Amino acid sequence: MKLSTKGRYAVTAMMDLAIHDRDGPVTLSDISNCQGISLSYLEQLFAKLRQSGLVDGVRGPGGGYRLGKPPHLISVADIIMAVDESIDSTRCKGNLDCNKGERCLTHHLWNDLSDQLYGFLNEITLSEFIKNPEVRKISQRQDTTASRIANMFPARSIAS
Amino acid sequence: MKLSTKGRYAVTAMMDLAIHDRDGPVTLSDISNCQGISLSYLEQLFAKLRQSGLVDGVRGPGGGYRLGKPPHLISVADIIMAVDESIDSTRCKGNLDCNKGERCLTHHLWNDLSDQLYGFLNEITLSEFIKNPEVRKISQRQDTTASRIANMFPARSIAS
DNA sequence: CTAATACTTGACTAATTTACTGGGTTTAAT
DNA sequence: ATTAAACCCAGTAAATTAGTCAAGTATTAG
Repeated sequence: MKLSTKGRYAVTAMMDLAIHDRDGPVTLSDISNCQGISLSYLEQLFAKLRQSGLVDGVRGPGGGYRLGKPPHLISVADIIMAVDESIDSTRCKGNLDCNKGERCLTHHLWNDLSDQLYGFLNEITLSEFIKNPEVRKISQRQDTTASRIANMFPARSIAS
Repeated sequence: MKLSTKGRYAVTAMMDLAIHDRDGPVTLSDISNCQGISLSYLEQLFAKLRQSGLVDGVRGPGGGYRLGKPPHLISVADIIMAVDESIDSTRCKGNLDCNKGERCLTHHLWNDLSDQLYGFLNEITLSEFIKNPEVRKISQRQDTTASRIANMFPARSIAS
């Protein structure tokens, strides 16, 4: 999981698409004007979004981009993963001894944390940005942040 | 809120410190060996962590770094903010018209999302990585992910 | 059919950030 | 004194981000 301006551009652009989807395809120049980033850079980003099936390109006059799936199937995590190269999680991959292996547990802790972060962003979909009734539905889920954090730390994991 | 390898290095290093804090100061060369990154780069990161009061340096032989505050007061968000330069959230800051202003709401949506992400990471402190009983305490909080998401979308905000 | 529109592709470059190198100086324990 | 560590700093290599340019291809209004 990585998060940079690149990912932000992609997410806001997808929000834009989601909101204006029913008005027909959205052109990159519209988004370019709004977001204040160059058309060609957007083209690069949308090439990746298209490869991931998150958007469909519509060619010809009056064309542009549309969502590639229903908005409730597109999560913020999906978008970020599509454009941001993922982080190389660990360098010392078992080959270094790290104080008799005791210390490498920090890598696992990080991975758990990273998974939780992914889970958090994966729960938020574009549909949340269009229709409000949806939000209420999510509100009723049992899944709390706290229970997720608790899940990160099974009794065994940390000795000292 | 930005998230890169730099932030990950800092977080894992701080996890290490938190876990070994009672054993006395931890040297950067130990961490360097474990994380597999250069000593001098760690020095750069720790200079920032020190400026933010997250760690204290102990000089001389047998020295190293210790936590600058009790672990329950150091959140993952604190650590990331200390080392990662924050993201410039919006370029088109009110000066561009963006389709009669209608479209700029995506920026606000992003900011809300970003705030939620910060809130999520700010809830997780280093103490979670040391003692497990703490986790249970957090589990009892009322604050759910869902309620936070719901909070992002007040009834007024999205028209179409 | 023609022409305008708009996406597609790729190569190239500038700017920024990330990561590292290597030189030093202080400090304090032994 | 010696040594092991933090601290400081200037430079720089590598990677990523952001942007530019140019030559396409597909689509459709007219």
